[in-house]
Amino acid sequence: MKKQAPYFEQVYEITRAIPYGRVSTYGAIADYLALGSARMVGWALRNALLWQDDIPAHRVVNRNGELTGRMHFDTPETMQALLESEGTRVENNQVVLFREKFWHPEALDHA
DNA sequence: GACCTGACGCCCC
DNA sequence: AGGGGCGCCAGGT
Repeated sequence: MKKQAPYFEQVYEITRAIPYGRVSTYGAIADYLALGSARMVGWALRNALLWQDDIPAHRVVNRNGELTGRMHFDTPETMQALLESEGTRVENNQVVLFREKFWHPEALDHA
């Protein structure tokens, strides 16, 4: 098992903090870290799937609430299945009531 | 140390 | 509504 790059670990930490039943976005995470870019968050999460199994990577979607990363799971339906198993409904490849489910990492500062 | 690659986001037709 | 261009920037070669 290879040692993870520091940047990846920071992304993992934020992702683990996403509450059950909520979702966040690539942009929000990149924003909060003030490091890297939205694009790199996705890259890091792909790594997370390969190396870690304790990261709720399915809770990260793009800014429209779309499951753009679903093809990186075991099967293209896995991401949606995981979300629905925790009460997050998905229709037409998009999180239903995305705006209400959205969680921004800055909530960590408040807490 | 240059070059390539990305689970994005934004702007422009 | 849909498609293309480009900035983004850490890590792996």
